[in-house]
Amino acid sequence: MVLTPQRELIIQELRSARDHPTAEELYQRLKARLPRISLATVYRNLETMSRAGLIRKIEAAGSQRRFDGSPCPHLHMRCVSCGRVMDAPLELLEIPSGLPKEIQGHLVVGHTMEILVICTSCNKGVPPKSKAQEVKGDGLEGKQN
Amino acid sequence: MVLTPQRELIIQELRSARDHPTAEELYQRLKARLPRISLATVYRNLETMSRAGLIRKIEAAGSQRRFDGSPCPHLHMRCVSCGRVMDAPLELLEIPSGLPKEIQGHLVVGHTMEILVICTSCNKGVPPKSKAQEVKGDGLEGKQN
DNA sequence: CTCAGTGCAAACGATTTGCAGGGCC
DNA sequence: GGCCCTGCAAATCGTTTGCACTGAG
Repeated sequence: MVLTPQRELIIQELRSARDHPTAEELYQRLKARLPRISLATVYRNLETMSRAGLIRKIEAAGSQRRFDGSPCPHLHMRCVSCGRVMDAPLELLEIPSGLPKEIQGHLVVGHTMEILVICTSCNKGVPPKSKAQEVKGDGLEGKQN
Repeated sequence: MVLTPQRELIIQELRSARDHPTAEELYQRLKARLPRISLATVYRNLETMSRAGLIRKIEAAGSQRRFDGSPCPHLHMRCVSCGRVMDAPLELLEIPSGLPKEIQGHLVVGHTMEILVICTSCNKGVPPKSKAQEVKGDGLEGKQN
């Protein structure tokens, strides 16, 4: 795989991004530095590079895919209110480790997990014990950003 | 909320479906019994009914949304090869229970989790110890069915 | 009469693809 | 010259919406 300027920029931008941008967000940021880059190129390269293991697609709920500059797996927290995705502290990674190798004949190859949160900025002014408790599996549909 | 024939059928079909169909799949099945039903109605009612707590949207990876006739939460297994979604045995539900109430200031409101498998039918003839081990977070993109 | 619910077609947003260059070994 | 990669525009896919219509209260 050739390291084109576009690819270099994409990795750079993705690695240095503290958040986990969508293709579109990434595209917007890249345009500042490479105005003629196209969204299709961003998509194509995100795909290629995640296939190559250079970056990771974040496979999780939400209507827009997000990407992660770090190739090594770690847990994410998603804000159910604004859709932002953040890295979770490493200690939490070990939580679901007791999975059997096989369940009802189906070969277990892994798992996905995501912690749902209301992030600090969405949580502004909300008293510590409020509603928004019964989210979990609903209310996190398509709202990104 | 009115219990229209369409809604009745949707719940019925969903409750009796062993799998967790997408809106489109459900629509195909419903057409057999109610030929003039429209896909929009299916989508609309799935939305309404999941809001009402009668059914559940499965919020998880994959490009197509799936629905679950059971209103009570439980763990799912997704086949990374064919996209099929199955219920996991209940015992597994307790696995990720040790989440703190708050992480780095973000209020924890829940989590999502999904077990990735290669289902029995996709696994036909594959010797027990094969490749397909390093999937996890890739390869489960858009292939449903 | 009103109003919730419907079917249809069109709109939509995210992603993918076809195609005509362009640059590099 | 062949090939990989790009930009652009158009296509596609899942889902949502606008609208006119219907049927029950």
